[in-house]
Amino acid sequence: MVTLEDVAKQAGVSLATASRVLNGSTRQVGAALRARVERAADELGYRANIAAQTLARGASNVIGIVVHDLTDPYFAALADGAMRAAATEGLLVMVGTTHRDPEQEIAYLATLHAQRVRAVLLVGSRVADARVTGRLREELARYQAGGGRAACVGQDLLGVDTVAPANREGAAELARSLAELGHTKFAVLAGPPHLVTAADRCAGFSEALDELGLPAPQVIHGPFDRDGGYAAASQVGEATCVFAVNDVMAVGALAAYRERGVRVPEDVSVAGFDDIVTLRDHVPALTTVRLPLKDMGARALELALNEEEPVVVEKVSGEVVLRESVRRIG
Amino acid sequence: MVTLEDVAKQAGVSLATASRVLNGSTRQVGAALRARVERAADELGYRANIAAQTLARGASNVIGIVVHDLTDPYFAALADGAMRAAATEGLLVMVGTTHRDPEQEIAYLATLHAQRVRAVLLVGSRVADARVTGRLREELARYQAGGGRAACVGQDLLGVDTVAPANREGAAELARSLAELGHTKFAVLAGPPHLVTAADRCAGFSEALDELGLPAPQVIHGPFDRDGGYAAASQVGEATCVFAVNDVMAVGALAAYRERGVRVPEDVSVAGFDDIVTLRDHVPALTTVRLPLKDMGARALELALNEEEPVVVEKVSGEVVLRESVRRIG
DNA sequence: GACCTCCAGGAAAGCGGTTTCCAAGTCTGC
DNA sequence: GCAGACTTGGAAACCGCTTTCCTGGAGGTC
Repeated sequence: MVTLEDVAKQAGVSLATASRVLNGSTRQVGAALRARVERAADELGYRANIAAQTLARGASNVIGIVVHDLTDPYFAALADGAMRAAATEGLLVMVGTTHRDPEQEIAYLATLHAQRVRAVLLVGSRVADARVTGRLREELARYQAGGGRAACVGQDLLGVDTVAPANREGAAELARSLAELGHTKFAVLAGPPHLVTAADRCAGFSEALDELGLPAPQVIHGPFDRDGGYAAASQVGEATCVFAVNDVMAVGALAAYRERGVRVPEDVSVAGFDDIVTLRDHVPALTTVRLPLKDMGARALELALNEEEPVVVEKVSGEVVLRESVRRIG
Repeated sequence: MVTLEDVAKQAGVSLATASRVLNGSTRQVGAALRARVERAADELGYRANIAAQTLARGASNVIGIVVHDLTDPYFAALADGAMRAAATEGLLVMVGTTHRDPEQEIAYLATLHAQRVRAVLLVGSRVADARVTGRLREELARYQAGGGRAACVGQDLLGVDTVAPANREGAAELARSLAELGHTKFAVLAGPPHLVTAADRCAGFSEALDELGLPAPQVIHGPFDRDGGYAAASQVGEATCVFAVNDVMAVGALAAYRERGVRVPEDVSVAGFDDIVTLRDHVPALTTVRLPLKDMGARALELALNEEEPVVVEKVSGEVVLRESVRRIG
């Protein structure tokens, strides 16, 4: 590979001058030499070795993002938001997927630390398992001790800057909206019991119902994905309205109903959470709680990069969007 | 940050020994020293500086993937496949998105080159603009000249190992299947005329119709995304069957029809291409040509990493999947 | 017991840049 | 015309790690 030394030699200047011309510096370089260096670099097809730059400068221009699954539009939207923000800052992005394995998350964080990335974004819901979370926190602490910056999208479990969707509040608001349409018998496709995001949404929904004096919903646990929603739907009893704790599960539930000839919303109303863009054209259109996912990703990056001392936890509230998958009854 | 020297000092050994213990080497280190080093590293929370390792070793364990848009499930699936494959090889992944700007693609490739990534995957359709493609090829050549490996998913435009979906053949097969159902009047929502993937699919479809002695389809150009399909649908004339050159466009077309009260498939049949997983629950279920996207991503990585001399172009054939969005007529 | 081979450990030379510190001009103002 | 203030260019130290080469001691052989 072509090195800076090759360029300097060809241009007949010192290493220092070549570096100053090509890789940005506060120092000025005379027009003549500057031109010579630039021409040499171009002729040779020189590309600075970023590993060397990172080493010499002691700072990298890479940030890391860790998500569970890129093919899940929820994470894709969040990652995209963060990546756009990174691009405007001239930062490169390293993406890791954990496929929901907490060990993978820790391993990836360690690797990003080793890469000396400028900042790390931990995206997605975490399980409330103190052992695993503890190890993650530990790894995070090491990283931060070395000057690394970190932020998190999800719950405030890690003691770092966090962009947290208002899951309880959003679910509660949704519950009130649905109750207003006359529903009284609810079921919640609640996802895994130990997943904080899922649990919060379920709790917020139930609490709101309770406050309204309505009976507690039937709570059905299961996986947090499309197939989880599909499977859980078949266990629903008497409910007239089903709340799936995310949109992807809701779509699974809708598929299950369709197969069984249950009409939505005539026979049962269905609502989700997140407002995934890719699902906007779903039939019937899904009632849901809209989260500004891209903004959240971008905001998380901003928080991570910012030098502020106190840890910031930013609540992002969702907006209930009523669409045809629910109907007024009674 | 903790450096290897800190560890060596604390363990009372030389730098060389510490390196051999912690970062893998062919050389043996005595059990006593080994233990001392490991303990020191652990106590200090040492993480090797990968930038330094990359520099010293002259080889990085990072690969780069360049896609157009992560929130497009097509690219997400491809990227996911490649990332899984990378993970099994112990490689880290750097993802860049171009948002369909060819300049961005070139810029990103340059950056990945500068990072000395082991391999680069260029994913997604390219425009057949000789000027832009030329500059991309040039950049690619520089990268390869320095020992970089590259592969491409899409068309064989760049002179590197390529995993190419059989767009013409798949579209032709789809055309024959649809003709068999009795359709004779077709329209193609053809996407941008200069986008090779779109053009190939459109051409394959048209040619097959021609071979069957059927009239040429109405060809409507527009953007390659959901809104492009939505807009193009309203320009369709007499056709009984509409082929959108990708699934996302097809979904846009379905939305347009739904809004206008046109029933699918009763009034018009609609087909897409790709078989996007997220869209499998769409109503009506979309007839399409299935592409094994994840496998293609993984395979591309494999090709990129392999040392084989001759450039490999691997055709991946799609499979027509008939679903309810088309119906038999006549 | 002398000689040779092996092997663990360390010193030091890179890897490809950045940046500090000097030296030598080049401009000012008088 | 000259002291002093800026500029510009280069030499060399340094970033953190790998790896080659060297040294001294252990183990084996005749």
